Amino acid sequence: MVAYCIIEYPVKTLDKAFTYQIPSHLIDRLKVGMKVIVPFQNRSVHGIVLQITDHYDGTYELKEIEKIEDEFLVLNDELLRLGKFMQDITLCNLITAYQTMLPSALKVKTQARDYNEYEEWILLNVEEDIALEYIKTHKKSHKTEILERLLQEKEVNKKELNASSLRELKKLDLVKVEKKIKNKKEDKKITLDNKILNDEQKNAYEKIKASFNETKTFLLYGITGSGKTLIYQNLIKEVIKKGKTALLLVPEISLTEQIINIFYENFGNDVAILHSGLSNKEKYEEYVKILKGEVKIVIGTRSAVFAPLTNIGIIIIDEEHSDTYKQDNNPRYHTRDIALKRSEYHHCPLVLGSATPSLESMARARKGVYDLITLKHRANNLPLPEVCIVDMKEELSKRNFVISELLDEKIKECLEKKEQVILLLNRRGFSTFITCSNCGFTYKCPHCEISLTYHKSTNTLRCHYCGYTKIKDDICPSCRELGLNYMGMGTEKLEELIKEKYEQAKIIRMDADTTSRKGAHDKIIKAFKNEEYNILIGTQMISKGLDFPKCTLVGVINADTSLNIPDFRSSEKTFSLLNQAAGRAGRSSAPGFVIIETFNPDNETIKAVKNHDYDTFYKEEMKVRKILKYPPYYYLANIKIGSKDYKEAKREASKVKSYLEKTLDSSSIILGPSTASNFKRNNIYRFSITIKYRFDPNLMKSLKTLDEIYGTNKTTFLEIDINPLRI
DNA sequence: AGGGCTTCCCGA
DNA sequence: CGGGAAGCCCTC
Repeated sequence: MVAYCIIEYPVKTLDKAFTYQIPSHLIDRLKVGMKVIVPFQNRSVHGIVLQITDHYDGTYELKEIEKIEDEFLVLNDELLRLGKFMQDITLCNLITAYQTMLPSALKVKTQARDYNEYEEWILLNVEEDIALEYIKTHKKSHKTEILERLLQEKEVNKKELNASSLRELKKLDLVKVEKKIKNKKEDKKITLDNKILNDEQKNAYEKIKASFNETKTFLLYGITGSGKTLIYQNLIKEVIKKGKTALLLVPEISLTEQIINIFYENFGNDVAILHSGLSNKEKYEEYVKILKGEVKIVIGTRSAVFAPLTNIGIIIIDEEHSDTYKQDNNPRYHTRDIALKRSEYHHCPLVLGSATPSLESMARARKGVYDLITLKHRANNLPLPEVCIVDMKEELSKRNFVISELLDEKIKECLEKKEQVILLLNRRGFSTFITCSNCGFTYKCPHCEISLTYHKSTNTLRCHYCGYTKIKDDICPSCRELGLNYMGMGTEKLEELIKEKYEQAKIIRMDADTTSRKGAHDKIIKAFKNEEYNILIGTQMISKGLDFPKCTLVGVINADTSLNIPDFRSSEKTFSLLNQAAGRAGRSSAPGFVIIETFNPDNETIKAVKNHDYDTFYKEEMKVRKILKYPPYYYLANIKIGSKDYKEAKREASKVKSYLEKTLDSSSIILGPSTASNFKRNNIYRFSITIKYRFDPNLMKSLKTLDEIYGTNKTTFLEIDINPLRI
């Protein structure tokens, strides 16, 4: 018997099956999909068995498989095929696909940090009768009470017990301490009090339920607060009742604690959680639990889409528009594509939920590819917050550069009423674009309609899509003033300013800098929820899924920052960001108020946010996408070519372009090569070529060839991103 | 990937 | 001619 194995090195030249002899003592145990250790040249490497056959007629002198590395981790037939599928659609190495699907990568080189919080539990250290004896022979005290509790409950959290008595009991060796991972179920919040579905929710639920045994994709489009989670919950309950399993995907685990708690509470030990914050060991344990069929529900982030559930009855992707669903390094897969494939395999529905669906999904829904289900009302019947747009051009003349008159007034009002304020300033700022500080003008590429990026060294403005270049003007072409400036105002600066302006207010900031430590997220959110602070300042990370009942005012500072990011999706991102941020205000009894400060008060996207009008936004944005041939009208593929040598990079990029011109269908459009958005990083010059296509039978073949050619090139690298989120 | 093997280049 | 660096090539 021989086994075809793929080995651990993610290199193009090695990304194929190698044949090994199966030693007789392994013949019964070895299965396809298992992790094994095989000799390779003069060392031992990890591998995965792809196929087992009983004859070998090749010419190689076969070596024997050394051993089975793991009896549990077996990729089943579905997952083996899924890996090949991923290889086909992303052009990654097959081994890379399998490595991302398995919990601990094949190489166990890096040990992940342990992010768990631990707590101490007290257990009896002696037989029960000895403890009883002690209670009988001693008069009633804290100590005997502790022992009695332990006899009943077996283990008790240390926090609940008297510390000094405990110390004495420990000295007597009657009890012992055990460290345990802090159980997340403990700090759960109250679940939704209204568990009955309203008419809209019920309608959605029934529609999806009717397709339980079909491969069908639903777009569940429901405004913020329409209660999508409750629908998920009921659907999953039903699926489990039928003896099947469920997969629920969420954008970021840290911000979705509410969902997790709800599911823990309802389904307890049937739930497994998978996300990157787990240690390798934990991930492995959760994975094995799923493999063994010990859990019925898996909740997790992007990579959880590969959870080894069998007999899946429903797959749900919550906040389907979130860009965290696309992996931005190899393999560059989109969770949606993988989920769809799995729903086909399991003949089960796929539910995409969002308040601001991606244009791709909405377009498919409108075309009838997906089933569209709309939720128009908030579950608690609260009105949507009032949104007010402030024209910052006018404010500038009043010398208000950051905080407008209206926002100032409202903040003060809020502070007086002891209500909370969220200020959103989305500035992560690596894209340096030029704005006129006088009139708000920004440069756009005449061909691509995206913001031009400023290159200081050459004093030019460039489009990193098509390569269009122009020299920066001295005066603003719109208002003829000397106002052209690189606009820079980050959350840190804003915090300073707010602290000065509202001395009595307690202020906390949440952005990439203040949350780099694990758990910092949670801490800030909890502190704000507990009303330890009055004002929360943050980047986009404060807009998602958080629920602060006491927050009645949301202010968006310089809404243009995200609008001007040089990306064809900037409008879509802005709409979803602002819409979500607006949804943070007035979530409980008090009505919410939202102020958006902008230099472009007439911008259609911003107006649509004001009116809570996704449909108009969708219509307008689709027009733009159609004219400029962007998704969903065209698909995109992006190629990055890089080298330490500028000339070589440039030369190779042109070569790639002419190869594409020769091989691609004439209907495809090839843009570039242009300098990539991060043109020079780590001393590597990067060029970018973008392909817009609708249907091109040659595309994948051409890209694959390019990938193979450059796979062996040591000085020039080439990366392919199919359906990129950003280019 | 990475180790062995060939080739290349320079000093003696 | 020798030794060390650089490139090449192969891996079941």
